[in-house]
Amino acid sequence: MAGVKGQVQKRGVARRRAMVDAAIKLFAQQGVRGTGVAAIAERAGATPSALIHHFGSKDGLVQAVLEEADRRALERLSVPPDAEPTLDQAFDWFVRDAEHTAATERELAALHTTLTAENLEPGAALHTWFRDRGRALRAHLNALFTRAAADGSARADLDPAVLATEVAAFIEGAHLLWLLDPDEVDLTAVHRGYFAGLAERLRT
Amino acid sequence: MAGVKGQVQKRGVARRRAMVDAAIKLFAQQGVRGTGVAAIAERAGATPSALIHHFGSKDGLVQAVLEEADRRALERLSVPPDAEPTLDQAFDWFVRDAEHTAATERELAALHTTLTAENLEPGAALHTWFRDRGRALRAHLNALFTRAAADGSARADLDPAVLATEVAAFIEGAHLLWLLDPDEVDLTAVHRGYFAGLAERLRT
DNA sequence: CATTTTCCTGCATGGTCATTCAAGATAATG
DNA sequence: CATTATCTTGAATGACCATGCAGGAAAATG
Repeated sequence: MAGVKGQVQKRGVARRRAMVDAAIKLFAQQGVRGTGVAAIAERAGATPSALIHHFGSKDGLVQAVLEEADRRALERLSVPPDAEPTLDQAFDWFVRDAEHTAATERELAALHTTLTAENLEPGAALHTWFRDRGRALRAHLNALFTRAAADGSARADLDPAVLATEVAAFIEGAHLLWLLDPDEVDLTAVHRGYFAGLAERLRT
Repeated sequence: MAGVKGQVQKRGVARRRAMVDAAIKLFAQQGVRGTGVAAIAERAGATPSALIHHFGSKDGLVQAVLEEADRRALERLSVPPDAEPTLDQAFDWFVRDAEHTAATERELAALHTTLTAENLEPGAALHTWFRDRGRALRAHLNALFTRAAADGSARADLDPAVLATEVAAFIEGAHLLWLLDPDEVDLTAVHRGYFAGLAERLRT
């Protein structure tokens, strides 16, 4: 495995990035199981052995892909993770995020959905990773709704935990439907409609 | 392939059903790509050769699994496919369906979600099947909302197509979240919450 | 320039995969 | 009972899979 001690050569860095890029694309399209290291290496202009050399194993590459995907997702957030936005701000952000995804980041969304579905079962290698990520998102939403109920900007007779799950479910499902049928599913429009309705419902 | 001409023997019928049952369970857990014919055959108490004999190929088995899953899904519907329920009836049915799924049919839900995600890409073998199934559901919902708007039982200023996509997205996403984390996601509760809110929103 | 580290390749290995085939076992038919 | 169709198996095939290894190319270091 490279980079443990000694120097990092720029050629190696470029190759690794090329491999991760190739892996992201192929994993998103065919899943981890459906993608062989040979295909990834070829797309990156290298051999399977070179790939193993850089990442130790296929699992090592998967780990690197996950970290890179996280990095990209955070980068796009452009908002401190400990911010406390209002309901309207948060809803607006979800709609904008959907817009951005629909316009330029189909790949990352497909990676997320494909790998999530590949790891539904508790025994799966990345099950905990995706399960905990879902929990974190719901906890975040739960805090948002709890805050809004406390400061009076939303009605307080709805269970914030159920509400959080509902929102998370909608977002996840909307992305899935859009990935499956982008010609007939307008990711942005459905987000706009849903969050407008939700805002209305919470105001009542 | 069996059954083309001549008689069907009951032993063969039983074996085929055992194989389809085994395949449903394993496909639901690990996807089609992640499941080998050997594993399916073993779980059905047979050999890979016997499986190929009955279904011609792995793809043939997948087709049989899809048809059987359809059969089971329709069977549980217990409602004529051309019925024209009211909004409240339809919403109630969705909640009951979620209840039933959570209680006794996790497997079928997992099969649906796993195979859908495995066939997001247009090139995938079953892409069209799942895409068209999604379209049919949305068309069904669209008709429901259009009817409700026309007869005055729901407000008419919302796009029924967007609404239909929203509902489909929620249902799909809720199932996905529940499959990933059944301990923390209450499929029934989130359905109840969502459809109660939706009914309220449409009444306004 | 010599040495050391990093990078990469060609080749080999053992594993799993779906599928084929020949042949035997079981059941139905006349 | 004999024939015919159905069912099932065991062994073999070729394709792909992830990974290991030995040696060589490229780059950095002294």
